[in-house]
Amino acid sequence: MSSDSYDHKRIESKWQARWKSRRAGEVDLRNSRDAYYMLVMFPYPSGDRLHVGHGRNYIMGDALYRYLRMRGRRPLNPMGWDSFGLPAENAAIERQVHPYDWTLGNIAAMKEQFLRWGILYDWSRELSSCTPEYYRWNQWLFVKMLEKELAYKREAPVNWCPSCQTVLANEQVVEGRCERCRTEVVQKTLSQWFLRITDFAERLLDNLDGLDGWPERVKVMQRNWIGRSEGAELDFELPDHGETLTVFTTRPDTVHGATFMVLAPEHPLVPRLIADSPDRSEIEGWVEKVRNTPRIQRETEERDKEGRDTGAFAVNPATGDRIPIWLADYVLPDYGTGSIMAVPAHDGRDLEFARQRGLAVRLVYHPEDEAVDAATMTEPVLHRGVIRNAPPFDGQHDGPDTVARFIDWIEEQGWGRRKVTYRLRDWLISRQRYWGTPIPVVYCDGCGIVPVPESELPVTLPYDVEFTGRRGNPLERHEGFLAAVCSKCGGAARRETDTMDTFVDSSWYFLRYLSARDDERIFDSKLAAEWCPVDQYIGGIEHAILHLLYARFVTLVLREFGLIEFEEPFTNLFNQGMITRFSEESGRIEKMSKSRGNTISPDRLIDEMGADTERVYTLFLGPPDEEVEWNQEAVSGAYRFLNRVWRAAEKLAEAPPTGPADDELERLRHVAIERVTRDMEKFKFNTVVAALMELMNALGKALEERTASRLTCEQTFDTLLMLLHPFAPHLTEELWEARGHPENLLESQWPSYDEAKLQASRVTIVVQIDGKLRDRLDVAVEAAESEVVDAVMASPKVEQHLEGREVAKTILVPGRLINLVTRPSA
RNA sequence: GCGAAAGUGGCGGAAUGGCAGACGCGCUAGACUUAGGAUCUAGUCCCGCAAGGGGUGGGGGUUCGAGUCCCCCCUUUCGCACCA
Repeated sequence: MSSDSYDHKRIESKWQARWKSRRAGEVDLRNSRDAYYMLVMFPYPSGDRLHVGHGRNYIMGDALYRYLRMRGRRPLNPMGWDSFGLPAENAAIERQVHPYDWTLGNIAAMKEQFLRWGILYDWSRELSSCTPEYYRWNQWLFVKMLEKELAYKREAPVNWCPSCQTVLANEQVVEGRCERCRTEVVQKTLSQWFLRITDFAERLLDNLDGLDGWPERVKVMQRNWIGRSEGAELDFELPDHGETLTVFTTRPDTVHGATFMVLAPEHPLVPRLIADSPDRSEIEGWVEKVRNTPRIQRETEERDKEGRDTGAFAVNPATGDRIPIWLADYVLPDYGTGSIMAVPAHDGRDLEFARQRGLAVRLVYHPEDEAVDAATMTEPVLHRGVIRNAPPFDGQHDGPDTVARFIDWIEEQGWGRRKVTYRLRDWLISRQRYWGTPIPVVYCDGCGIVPVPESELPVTLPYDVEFTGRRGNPLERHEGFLAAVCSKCGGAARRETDTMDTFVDSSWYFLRYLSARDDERIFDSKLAAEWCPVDQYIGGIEHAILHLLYARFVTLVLREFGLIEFEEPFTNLFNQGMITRFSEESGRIEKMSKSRGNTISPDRLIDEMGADTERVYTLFLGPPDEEVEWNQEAVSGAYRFLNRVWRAAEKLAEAPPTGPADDELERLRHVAIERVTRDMEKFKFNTVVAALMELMNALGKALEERTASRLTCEQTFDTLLMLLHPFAPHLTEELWEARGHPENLLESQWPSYDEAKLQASRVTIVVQIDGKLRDRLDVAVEAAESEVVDAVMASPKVEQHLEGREVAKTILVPGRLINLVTRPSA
């Protein structure tokens, strides 16, 4: 860049060194007056080179932080590292680097990056989830939950690579094959640990209504995920087996149309039902195949419904008919009861299956306007119709009311009961991997599963393990780790080798920041009461469901434990949009990422134009909550703006203007304060930058033309520096200091504006005739209505357009416009 | 299929129901320069010489007045998706 540009390198390193040495972001939590807890989602130190797209939420967070400080708050803005995770273990396997060392190196690099961006955090409470000081409290939490039966162990399927002999995460399964060795992945059943989030389904759902500070779309996604369905459980007798088959349905009012039953192949009753079937071995083979199909494949692929006839029968309680029992893979084992009554006439999936197998179709609802024949229909009747063939309800119409009365009636008949079902499933936290929090239990031959007592926590992860990428979890081959003592009987025991899902780490970290160095307890309840819930959380939309739901769940659990009193962890949530860029590889606009080769390195950008330029441009390039495209050429606009600010300072010092007091510049100063303050509160950073550019343009003009007074220009410039500080902290601090102010900008008071000064003394009134713009008039702001009307009537343009017409009505919006509504002259 | 959000210049995008296109990029012309990828000035929605007319995905409506509110349609993006 040109030597005419300001020396951003010198300025930025100077201020970064000062902030570091003065630990500028630290907060004394004991003084909680005006407590404001803001939180930017802690990052996973992945080892990828950071690019400008990563900076967006941290830069936004820092702008907000600096703004809040200048508004007189003492915001807490901590940062830490979500440092357990799969990439570390992959790096260990591929590059023979220990995950711990690899992670530590990445953290150091990222921390350096935050410094270079000029971002202030309270590093005195930095935490890293892969340290025993942190994960010991994951273990503590787990043991507590085990005590309260909120944690339990059961069989559950996992993705299994037969060649690597290891469990795969969903993201390691690519097109049904192992990401590393391309072997076809199968489903395998292992005994695994779960947390009972389903106990809280209703609270998690109901509380969403009170989260006014959350984006609607996140709440919608969580509602869908929890998936509440109201309906009934119905009992179907199996007379030949002396059993009762219970199904869940949201449409119990269609029970008369249930012409067959379908069970998930995994349903526990299946072996008994097929025991006498001539096709028994074939069916067993098929069930086994379905069982081994990875769940992702079964759920995501568009495929024909596969099924088998068990040869067994159930009795429809409403009709008394014997109806066949089928197995099909479109019925899922872990939703509802894992079995359904099939009503092909009123359900698309059931109809499709019935048509393929030639099963009976029986209509309950008949559309009034069109004749539908059960024997030939190809589309289910889903809309409202008249009920027939359902005796006490004959002639009625469908609707929530009818369904509710139908359920009452069903209960009277003793066929079933009202029931609410959730789609949400318990949280599977077991991971058959090394790099995570060890689950603190031991297996004792005599005592069974025994939790590790609190006094023996943490169960630390051994450092000396071998990474081969084959044959499962390295912890299983570490004798020193495996050998344990049962705390109940004192006998030899074997330690659990599963580690926890990393979402456990992030589900409560916001509480740990408050007590980051406390080795007596998970966190201090008193501090939590004063600082929580988090006032403002900033993070990407990718966490809309899992992380944010788990954090809400754990908050409810901690409340049950009596450690906190609030139910919801995050009062306000802001989702920043991603930064995208055109990718040469795909020819499309995509999220920035290393693999797509469309990244921009912040290092080079900072070298060339400075961190302040990157910050200003990042916040200027579009609405903060929307996805925006990085335009490398447009960055120079931000750079030019900052250079203009620099030159304005030079001009002000070297050749101050000597004009008269300039009311208009003073007015624009107040307008800028008002606009910037209002938009900061709404996170509209892009329009804040625009407002600052406008103020700079006005000031630049005054300085150039030497029209304003020195005092007005200096006041305007100081205001500009204050308003710009959250965006360009280095440059503004430097110029503020050069202007001779003793306090740093960061410690200064945000400027206030005078309502009375926002109004110009003369305003342009827009003159409309019948809603169309015809003229503009310059009038004094305090002009009376009659004066304005007189002035309008005197306008030649108005006269011209009023020819042959007369004014029927006049609408005057003071200070803005006048609209003359006309009609033909009499 | 269900649910949600959004469609504005060459581009990113502004606009408490009140001058559409702020601000920035790009572009055009000029000034200063040995030079310009620096800086400054002016211009830049479309048609038209002008007066004027048209214009915020399409169609309707409410209103003195609609990018903004309501209804229908189209398109795009996102989320969920065999959830009984």
